[in-house]
Amino acid sequence: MTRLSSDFYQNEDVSSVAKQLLGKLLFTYVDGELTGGVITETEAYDGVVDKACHAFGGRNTNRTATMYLAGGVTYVYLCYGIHHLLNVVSGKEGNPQAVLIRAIEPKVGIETMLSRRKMEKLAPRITAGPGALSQALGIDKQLNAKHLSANEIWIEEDLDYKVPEIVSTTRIGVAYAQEHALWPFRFYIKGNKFVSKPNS
DNA sequence: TTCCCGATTTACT
DNA sequence: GTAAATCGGGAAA
Repeated sequence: MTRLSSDFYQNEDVSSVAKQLLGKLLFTYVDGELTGGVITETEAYDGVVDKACHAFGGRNTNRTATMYLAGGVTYVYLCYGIHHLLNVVSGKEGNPQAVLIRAIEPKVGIETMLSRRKMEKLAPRITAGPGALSQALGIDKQLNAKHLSANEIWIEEDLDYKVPEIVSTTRIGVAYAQEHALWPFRFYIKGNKFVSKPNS
């Protein structure tokens, strides 16, 4: 298995990184359970110039400091007081870009994911959506600012990798970002069932 | 310290 | 389709 190199993450074209992450394998090893799957949906957050990004305008606080690290670490934060959202920090140190992982297609540890999601049967909603995905993989703030080469969370090249057909569209839940909400920074694998909102 | 609100999900009407 | 859940970050005072 080949984990992605630090060079991959330090590309400063964040939408390119977001697209290239589609089809890669994301794994976590939490509470002694290995879980993982194929990344099917991502969104790019383009640092200080992006109104939808937490670091817009150079905002640098306890929470957002993680995004200023060199690419290749996680940025996990709590949203709506309930859901943990997983991002992959990208770009060079000091440039707060990140890619939100919005959905995966489960491959490994499906029983564990079903149990964590309190589901009996596999269905797309198990990991289609950033909050759902984090719950299935056991991701919470404990996994913030972890290197993606760590033994708790990492991303690999897929052995059966095929270049996916990619759909680009607007991001979800960022209406407050005004005109930047129109940027085509959301990407997903066309036709995949494990995508949070195929139409939009 | 106060107040407002969110990169969502789920359960209802 | 609409609303509730739920808490910590960020801005203002």
